[in-house]
Amino acid sequence: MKKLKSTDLELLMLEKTAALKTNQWVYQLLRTNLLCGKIAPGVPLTIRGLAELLDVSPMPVREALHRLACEGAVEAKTNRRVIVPLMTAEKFSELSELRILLETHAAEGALPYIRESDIVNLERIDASINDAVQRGDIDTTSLLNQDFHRSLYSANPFQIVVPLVESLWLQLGPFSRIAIDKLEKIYIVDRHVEAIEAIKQQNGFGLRRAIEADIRDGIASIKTVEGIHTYFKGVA
Amino acid sequence: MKKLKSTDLELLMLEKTAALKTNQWVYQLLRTNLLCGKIAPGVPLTIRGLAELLDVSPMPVREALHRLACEGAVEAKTNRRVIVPLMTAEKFSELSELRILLETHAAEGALPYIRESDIVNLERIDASINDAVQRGDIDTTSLLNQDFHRSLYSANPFQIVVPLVESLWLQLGPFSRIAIDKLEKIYIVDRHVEAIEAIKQQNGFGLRRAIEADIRDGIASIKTVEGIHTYFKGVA
DNA sequence: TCTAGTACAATGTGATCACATTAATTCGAT
DNA sequence: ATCGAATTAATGTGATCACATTGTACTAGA
Repeated sequence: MKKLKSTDLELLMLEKTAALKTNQWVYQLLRTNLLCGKIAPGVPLTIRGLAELLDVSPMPVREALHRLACEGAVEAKTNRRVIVPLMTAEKFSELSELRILLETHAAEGALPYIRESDIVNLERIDASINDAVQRGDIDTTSLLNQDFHRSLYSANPFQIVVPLVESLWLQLGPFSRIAIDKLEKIYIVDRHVEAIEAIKQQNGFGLRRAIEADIRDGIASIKTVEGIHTYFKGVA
Repeated sequence: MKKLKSTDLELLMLEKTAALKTNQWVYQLLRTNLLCGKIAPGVPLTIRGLAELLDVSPMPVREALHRLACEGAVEAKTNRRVIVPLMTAEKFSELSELRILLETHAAEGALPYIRESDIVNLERIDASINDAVQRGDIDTTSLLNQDFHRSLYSANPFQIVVPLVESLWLQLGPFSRIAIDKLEKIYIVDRHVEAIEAIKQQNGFGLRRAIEADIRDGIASIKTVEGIHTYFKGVA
């Protein structure tokens, strides 16, 4: 079996605009690829390897990897290897519970601050999501879905929770994506529409319910994926 | 008024053992000082300034500051300044709510995994805390108090929440310390003893109650501190 | 004395190098 | 052929330098 190296990765590239600094570009690129599951667990991520792959100096890569490790997206082993951590059933369960705990809190906390323009924005994002779902564009669907949640919670100007939630998303990594991939084929209910309705009625409890249902739908759909257990640790 | 620079800071030093790598040493040192409130909000933290102060090269400092920024302990402004963020009443309130939300969850999740040796350890830490309180050693009290909570939550081997909680502690920064300073003079109830009792009885609800009370005692005591509002933003 | 413009100093980022540590490979003994 | 030791390659860390950007101080003009 061929040994995997960082330089063998097939990443989806982001264009490096002039406004974006190199370190931000590398970080965003790696982050997006982790969220989309382009980097398999266990593949060693090396500074020099990624630097060569992205054609930048090792310095921005070093910085990005450290930040991603800090956010729990990658794991720095005691030896000199940095890998995408393997998933376990217990970890997945705990991450899901924390998502519900934090995101329902965040949604309710944002509710008093949501203005008409925010609602329009959320509806626009949801329309884009449906668009991407129609096209079967899973990557875009996944990223837009996070945009929806982030936009909602960020309406609260005193919000603290978004960085914590983003860390959970990163740790869940490709699994949200799997969920979304299967979701359209199973569920008809659009929880985002439910959430927007609750917002319009200033119904905090309803909003919590909608967000929780949205997350739980994802969890449930994952369990319906055939051979999902192969994604977890210990099953090669 | 004299302008403040990084090199004017008076930090409490940690000894740099041989086992500890330089970057870890710098990070731990800065982290401890932030938690103990040795670095006032608004003081500009510069890479070169801290490097000179600690007599290391700028590289480990750069790394440590990036990590602390990632954890929300310091804030990288759009211009080139890195500062300890100012506290606001709303931010303090939200941080406290999140502490309760996450830590009660973490405590209950850890309960099934707590063994006899863990209980002994917790009692040992609590004894040390009482010791430090007697001595009036606020720094040690503050750090040991976090040890108590961290040890409790870490009993769960599938625990995800500790890094998130540590981020909250860092953002609360010196305020937990203020709370502890005043706490002994106001409250007699030792919530840690209550928590340990609940653990011994495998009483999940009681444990949640004890943890929540512990946190709320701290919050309440802060509000009794005379002139506490001067610590918040907008009041010089 | 106050303001604006310019020159100077300081800062973060990125690049490159040296070094100690660790992983990977090779070679030899059984 | 297999296992183990020694050699070689690769990696992360720390240090130093160059550069563009930004903050600060000084000076000149009113």
